[in-house]
Amino acid sequence: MARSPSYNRDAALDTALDLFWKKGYHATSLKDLEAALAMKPGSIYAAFTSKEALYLAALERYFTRNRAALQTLFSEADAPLKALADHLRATARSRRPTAPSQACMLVKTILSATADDSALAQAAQGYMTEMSGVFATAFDRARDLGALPREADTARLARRYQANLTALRIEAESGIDPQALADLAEDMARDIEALAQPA
Amino acid sequence: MARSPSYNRDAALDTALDLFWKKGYHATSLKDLEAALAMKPGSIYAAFTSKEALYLAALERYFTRNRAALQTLFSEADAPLKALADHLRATARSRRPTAPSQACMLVKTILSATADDSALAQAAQGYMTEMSGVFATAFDRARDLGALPREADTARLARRYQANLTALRIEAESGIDPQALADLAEDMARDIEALAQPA
DNA sequence: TCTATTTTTGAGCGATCACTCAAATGTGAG
DNA sequence: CTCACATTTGAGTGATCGCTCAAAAATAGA
Repeated sequence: MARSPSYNRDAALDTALDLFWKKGYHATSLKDLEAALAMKPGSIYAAFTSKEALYLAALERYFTRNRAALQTLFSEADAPLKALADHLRATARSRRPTAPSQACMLVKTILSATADDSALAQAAQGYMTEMSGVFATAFDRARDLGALPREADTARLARRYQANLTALRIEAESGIDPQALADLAEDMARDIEALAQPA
Repeated sequence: MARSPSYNRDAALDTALDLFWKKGYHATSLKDLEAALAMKPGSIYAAFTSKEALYLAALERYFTRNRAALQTLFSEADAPLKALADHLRATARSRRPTAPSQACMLVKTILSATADDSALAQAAQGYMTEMSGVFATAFDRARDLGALPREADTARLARRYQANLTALRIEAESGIDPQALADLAEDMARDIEALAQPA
């Protein structure tokens, strides 16, 4: 006894995510979203409350997806350190031209948020901390498997790893020479692998 | 035989730089600039042509100032590697609350530029490359002084250094725990110092 | 002082911003 | 088929966007 929504919420969020990731919060207008989502303003507001709320929903989606992918990648690996190192190499190699941006959307959000959008920055910071936890868990596994010393500070290693990954993706975004990018990733990856102690 | 400008161009550019650095290009409005520069729109346009041109002028100022500071820092150091390492430590320690942002304005520019502002991204990318050259020169000096092997790839070391510095400043911007930030910088700094070979 | 030249002023341009809401439309239960 | 109710529509809100320009004000040489 009522009309059902004609749009697919997940698909709409995916589309909004792509647009926000590519253009950023301030440079993305409602007109842009209307065109991309094929929805009129009234429908967008009925479904997502506000531009800010839509951004937050898209950001959460981005985070959830990335965390799941990395958790799988690291939890299924026999050698966590190798998996961490290879993820850096793969990041440098990918260069997906279809992706909205090479840079991390969380980082883009933090760097472009102003005092008026502090909610966006806070959300992104929280997600960054959670991602750091994922890396820490991978280092924990490496330690439990004997690849790292018992006293290894895995949270600290995780922050270093996250810093490397962040920087790598920024370099990828700024049009660096592919070989230089690969070299950079290789340097970072070797540092991770050099932590390993014989089993 | 003519009226002379009532504003100080350098001071106005400094003010615009602070505002743009803090809020970013898209979130800074002409109204904001009018208030900060204490200039009416007509004067701003007479002096700086457009919002985009003003941003470019401010960005060049940012770059020129930073390059000069780092060139001095590294060229006057007896031990370039130590100077490079200490600069990372100092960056983590500073945390200047008055600064518009902890993050690098060049990086913020690259990450927030859209297809419409590609001129801004291009300029920032060029400046990043030049900064990398400054770091490479410092590594060159270290090599010439015998602190690095003759065959050291100083350009590659410079890119790694720049990546570290970029990531460090982003972490600083995202409100990380000060001790964790210091630890991160220390890890990076130690890696630089570990490159040194006995003289 | 007069005048040529430059700078400053600020109202206001058309466009676009995020957003609203009353009316139109579609739909499933009865 | 009817109708209660959810969804969609899109013209339109006031505010703000980047920017213009004719007029007013200020200055330095004649």
